[in-house]
Amino acid sequence: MVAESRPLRADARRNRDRLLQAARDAFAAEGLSVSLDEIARRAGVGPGTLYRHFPTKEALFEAVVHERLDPLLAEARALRRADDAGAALFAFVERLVTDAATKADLIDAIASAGAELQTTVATTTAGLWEEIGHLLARAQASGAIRDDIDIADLTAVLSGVLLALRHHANQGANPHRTLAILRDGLRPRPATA
Amino acid sequence: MVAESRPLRADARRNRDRLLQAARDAFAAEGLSVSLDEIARRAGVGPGTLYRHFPTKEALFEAVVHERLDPLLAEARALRRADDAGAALFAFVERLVTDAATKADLIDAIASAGAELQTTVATTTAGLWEEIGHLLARAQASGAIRDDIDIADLTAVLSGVLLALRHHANQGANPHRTLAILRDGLRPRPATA
Amino acid sequence: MVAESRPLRADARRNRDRLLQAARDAFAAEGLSVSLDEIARRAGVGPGTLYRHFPTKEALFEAVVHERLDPLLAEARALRRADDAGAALFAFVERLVTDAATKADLIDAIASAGAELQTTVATTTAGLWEEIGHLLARAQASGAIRDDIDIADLTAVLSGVLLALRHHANQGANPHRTLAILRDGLRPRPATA
Amino acid sequence: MVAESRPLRADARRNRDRLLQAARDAFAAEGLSVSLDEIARRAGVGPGTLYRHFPTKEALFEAVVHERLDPLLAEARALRRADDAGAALFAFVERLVTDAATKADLIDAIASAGAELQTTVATTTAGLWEEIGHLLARAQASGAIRDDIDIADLTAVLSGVLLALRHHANQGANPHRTLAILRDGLRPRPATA
DNA sequence: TATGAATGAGTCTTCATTCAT
DNA sequence: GATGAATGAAGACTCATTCAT
Repeated sequence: MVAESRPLRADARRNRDRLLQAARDAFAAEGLSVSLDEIARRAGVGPGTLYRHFPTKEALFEAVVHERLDPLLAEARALRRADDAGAALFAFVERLVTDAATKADLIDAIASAGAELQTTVATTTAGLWEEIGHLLARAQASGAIRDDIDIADLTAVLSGVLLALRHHANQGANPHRTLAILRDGLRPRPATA
Repeated sequence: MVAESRPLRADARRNRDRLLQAARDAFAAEGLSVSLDEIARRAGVGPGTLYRHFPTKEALFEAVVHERLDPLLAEARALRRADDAGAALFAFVERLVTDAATKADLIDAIASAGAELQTTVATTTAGLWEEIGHLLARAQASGAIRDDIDIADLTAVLSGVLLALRHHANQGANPHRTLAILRDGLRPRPATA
Repeated sequence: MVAESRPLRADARRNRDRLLQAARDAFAAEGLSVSLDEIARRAGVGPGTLYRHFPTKEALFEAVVHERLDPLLAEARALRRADDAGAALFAFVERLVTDAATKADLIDAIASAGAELQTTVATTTAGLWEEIGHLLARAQASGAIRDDIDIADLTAVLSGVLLALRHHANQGANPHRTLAILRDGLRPRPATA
Repeated sequence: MVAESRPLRADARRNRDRLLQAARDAFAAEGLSVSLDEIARRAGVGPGTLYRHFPTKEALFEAVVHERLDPLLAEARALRRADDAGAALFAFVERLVTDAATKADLIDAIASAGAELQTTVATTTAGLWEEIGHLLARAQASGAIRDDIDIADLTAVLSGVLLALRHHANQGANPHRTLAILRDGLRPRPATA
């Protein structure tokens, strides 16, 4: 999926990158409904070339998703061994939120993505949630995070917040304040509450 | 918008309801991309009938949105005069969350709704956010809600949580626990934290 | 076709007239492409009523054509017995031209009318041309009109001029001057020319 | 308009020509109401191919009109410098009439063209009428054409005659005789008349 | 291998005609 | 008789995918 059988000729590599870039922008801007012709046009190649690199629309979308998710996945894995489990979880959450605010792109396509193309994309995101699950478990074990929630709950709020930031960023929501709500909500509840 | 100029013939009323029902289900399941022909088919009528009741895809979508939002809007308005402002806000949030979990439908279409249709739908949702803004302001004034967030932030988390519940409900997320995160995150921070 | 089996109830008669009027206006303004629903709406009746009076779109169009052509046909017949055959022809031509300029309506629909509905309408207009043929023959016999043309030629120029006036009336063409060209062109050629 | 930016691939050129041909025939036979699918079918291509070459029905119609009008326009321009102004006008009129009789096609669509498409087509024909206006002015100045008519009048009769010939050609009208009527009608009236 | 033309199923919408009230 | 709702076959246009050059 990631490793190509051959190193690809230089021009082929360049076309592939251009296509990926164009697709990323286009999906981010218009959603899954952009036409492949449009993406090819933006990338400056013919539709046939697009097809050669990505045999279906879904394949292209998946490649874009991977490009976004793989680094995040690596980062989450690295944090598995962090000393302060609570800090690790918050760091990763912060990373996600920052990403969503900055790269502002198809995070939503990932999180929502109509019942259309799912299947493979779902598999991909599942891996991410799994990593987050690890971080959560460790953070809970260390007492940094409330005990009465599980991975499904965290996943829910988290993906929700990401989606929300994507949609509301330009409407005045401040990622850091939004994050603060999430952070405080995740803390263990004071005994007296 | 609710009151029709004339009471509609019995059969027309029935078809309109069927169409609305079919559209609600279809939009919820496949997103805005379902074809009108498909919706008509599911409703057991011809495409022409759909057209007679809703002359545009957007008109149909809007009708569905209204059906969902209007009751919520009314409820929010009623809460404006509640004695306990903090409780009022939480009550409404709970209402929204419950709705999203139960009726499990196009809440997401509302919150996300690709850059595609919008306009009128946007206007409709704007009204809802405005009401929530009122509730938030009063709750903050009463000291029940932290002061360092504004309506944009609340809107962001809230719509995020709704979206999330919609997508993750069948994956084990528990609305009440998710809600708990949000509730605790919104509380004023303890002086010592 | 003209005689109705029964005298029609008063309201039915009124609806029929309204429909005819609305159809005339609509055809004149938009051509054959106006929808029957639109015509019914303009006439202030339901489409079902339109259908009761005119079982097909073609039937409606035909009725409109008749209403226009029948009086002209009668006039042409009356002129058959005129003393001055040349004057009779010119008078009728003038009548046609004036009509086209004044009533400015579906003359063109009649004359052009894409290959669509024809058949019956053609039969109707044929009668008119036949009458004109009589007038031409008599006028030629009397020496008032050049001999080297036949009814087909006259029909051609005449219908052409009608169409033209319809289209160019509001663009500055003066019916009387246009008519003058036709009139002079029809005269016998001076021996010396 | 005639020169393409690039020479078009052989197969594309062939399809484009076939489409134009099919469209010309279809418009001539059925008028603007032929369906694009039908035209594509007749040309032996899919509707998508038609769309690639002519993105709108209007675009296709326009292309057809141009193909017919451009040569005529060129001819008219060439005649501007003719020595005998009267002869030049008659020559052009003859050319038009011959065209209408021989190529027997969408001249009428041009001249009549329901209130439907227009805009661009109108602009195109306007150019033709303008040229004819020049020829008329010069012919009148030279005394070959009666003074009491203007371009609007000529345009009217002329387009009318063209339309008429198109419709009546197969009904026995002889273009040359029809032309004779027009020619004699345009001559200056003898002083004694 | 890249290109861009061709394909054809599918989308939304329209409307003549039929039929329940 | 009138009404207006329902029908369903098109129509114009789009686009993912395939294929000739």
